[in-house]
Amino acid sequence: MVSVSTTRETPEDLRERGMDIGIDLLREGGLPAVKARVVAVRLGVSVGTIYNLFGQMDEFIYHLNARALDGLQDAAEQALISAKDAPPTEQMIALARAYVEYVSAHMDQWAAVVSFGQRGDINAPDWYRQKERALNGLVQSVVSRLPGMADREHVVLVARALWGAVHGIVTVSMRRGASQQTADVKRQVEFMVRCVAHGLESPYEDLPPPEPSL
Amino acid sequence: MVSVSTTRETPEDLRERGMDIGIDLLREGGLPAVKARVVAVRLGVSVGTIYNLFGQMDEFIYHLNARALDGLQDAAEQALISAKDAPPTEQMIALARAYVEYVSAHMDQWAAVVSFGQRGDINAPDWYRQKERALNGLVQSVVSRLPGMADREHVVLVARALWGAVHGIVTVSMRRGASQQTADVKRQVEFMVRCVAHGLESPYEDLPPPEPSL
DNA sequence: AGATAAACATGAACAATGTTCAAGACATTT
DNA sequence: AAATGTCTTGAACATTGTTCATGTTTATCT
Repeated sequence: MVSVSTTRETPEDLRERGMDIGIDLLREGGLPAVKARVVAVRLGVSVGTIYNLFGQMDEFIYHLNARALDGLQDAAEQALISAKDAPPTEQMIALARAYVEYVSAHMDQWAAVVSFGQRGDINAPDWYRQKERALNGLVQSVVSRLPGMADREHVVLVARALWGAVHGIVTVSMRRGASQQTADVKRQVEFMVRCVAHGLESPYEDLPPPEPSL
Repeated sequence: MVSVSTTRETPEDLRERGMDIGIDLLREGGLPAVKARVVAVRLGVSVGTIYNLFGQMDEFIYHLNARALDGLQDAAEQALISAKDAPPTEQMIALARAYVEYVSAHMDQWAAVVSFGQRGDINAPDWYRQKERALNGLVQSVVSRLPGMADREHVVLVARALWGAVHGIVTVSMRRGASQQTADVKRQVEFMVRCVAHGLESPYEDLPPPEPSL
């Protein structure tokens, strides 16, 4: 070819640009738009190279999703730093708010994260699970400061419930497409978190906190 | 051929058996296992016939998912009938419990419902949306009896939040595969619902119920 | 009964997509 | 310059959704 002695782009740079392209594709058409050949063309490279760079397509997607997880992790940590002197409940709310804001601002990416997490056919690689656990840990660290958190089991269960609830509210509202609904969602999430926090700090006789069954 | 004058199976029966097969496939390998050719073979019929019977494959999946929605609707209605004399909060909890039980007992089918609902690329047919709305309506009818439900807007928002939260807790816990966790999940869900119900009936100054933003 | 029409079934063929791999191009070292 | 290892290429394969011209069955009419 021509190739005027311009040193070939390093695989690392290719990977980086490839992932940028992947994110673009997610934005343009969601998960089904992320195709090996399309990424190859946009990257100015052949199909095979995509597989050299990323292995299976699944792995490529996991790399894209990892970016979303990283972004959320950053946003969450920032929120916690800003709220580090607030009472635990407010920290929890700051965390939830960060979640809603981040997801609203990156809906397409988050939809991919959720969709792929849902697929039972392929299991996530360990380095990816690790990132999920990091997020989970962040939630647990806040939950552990809430009132009435006796042992670690409680923390795990309450963290899972809160995370699930926030996640669910956001997911359900996301299917309505509207992005200016963010305010509504934030209000719903905040309300729910406050309710649960309040329920934890004043355990009525008819309101037993969830205990592990075994 | 042989075909000893045994009248050909009617399309309706074929459709019915086809859907049974589809559900089997969901159980065996989730959504990716539901393939036109596999259904055709098991149905003792050619590929083309599948398309005669069900149109696009998407539609076939929606029919399968509709069965799950119908089942959940039935279970929910049953639960509400059994709890029709209980206070609203208990009705809400009965509803949530029915959700958890049904989903736990039909995880593979429910995973398909969730996955497909998540896909933004194809939108559900109207008759399917209708079923979703029916379920939503059931939730709203219970929520509307909770304390502090001023106008319809409130009901819609609170219903969405509660449904989302329950859905989220179940979804997040479902990825852990374990089915004997059902007890834990039920406890978490019940706790959350009680917290929210309690938060609604005693609105503190720092606990404003979610109001529509516009 | 025989002819005609409507409904249905068939399966070969097409298109899109993930994936592989033998052959070649490039860079670096000797 | 030769050798060697690394990366790229693109043709080819496998799978799967989808279509459609053709044949077969069933129902209807005369």
